[in-house]
Amino acid sequence: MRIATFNINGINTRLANLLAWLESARPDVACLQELKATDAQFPAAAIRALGYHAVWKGESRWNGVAILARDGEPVVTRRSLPGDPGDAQSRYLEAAVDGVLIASLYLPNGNPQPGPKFDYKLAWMERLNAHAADLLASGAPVVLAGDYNVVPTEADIYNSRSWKKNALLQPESRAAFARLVAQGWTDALRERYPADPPPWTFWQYFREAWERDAGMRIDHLLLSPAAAKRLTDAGVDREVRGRERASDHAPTWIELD
DNA sequence: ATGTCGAGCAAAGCTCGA
Repeated sequence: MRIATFNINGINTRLANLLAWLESARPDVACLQELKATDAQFPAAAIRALGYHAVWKGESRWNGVAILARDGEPVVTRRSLPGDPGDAQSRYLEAAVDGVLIASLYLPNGNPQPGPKFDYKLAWMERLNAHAADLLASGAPVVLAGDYNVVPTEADIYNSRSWKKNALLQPESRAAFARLVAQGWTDALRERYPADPPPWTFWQYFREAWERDAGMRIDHLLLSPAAAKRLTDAGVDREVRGRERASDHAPTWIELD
């Protein structure tokens, strides 16, 4: 069972890229982030035509997450992250697919830092950690997949010199992510690629980052113990980042037995 | 400090978010 996560950065703007990748990679499940589309604008028919059922949570202009699955309609278990009923941003969707509980999450970017956006990021991470602990306690196979907007360690970026003040690298962001993993989650890409550097998942549009391979690892799949023991492979579909009108992220995936 | 990309608004270039 192949489960992928892909920050598409505008599902309608980059629909051709998404469809081409789905057709060639054929993941069983695809978690998408940054749809930048309302529920009504979601291209359900084009995705269905490729054989994928989908559930989604849109928003006008920003954010938006989805879960696609080949075997049947994902069974939605949550459409928002618990802990703040006033949070209207579409950043969390959770569903069961073939006995695996899967979350598609889009963690707040948090820039500029410091400021209210960074405060929101850290508060969101606390809510995620609380909910993740509940999921872990269930004993179920769980995959928390998405754009975490966190570079976990100095080994997860080409060079942090020009990124020191960025919210993705702050000690608070890294500490919250480390606390999450320490609950008992397996960082699948790190498990598969323990040597430095790991594969990058994101290359910013600025300053020819892709051409220079100036990337970082911010898209993660965290596995509960019941899922981790089934992990057989993981990787990044790096070539997708080099295509015309590409997202600034590449699809990142795991294979479960 | 800067840089790129794309959408919205509204009619062209600015603003926003990333």
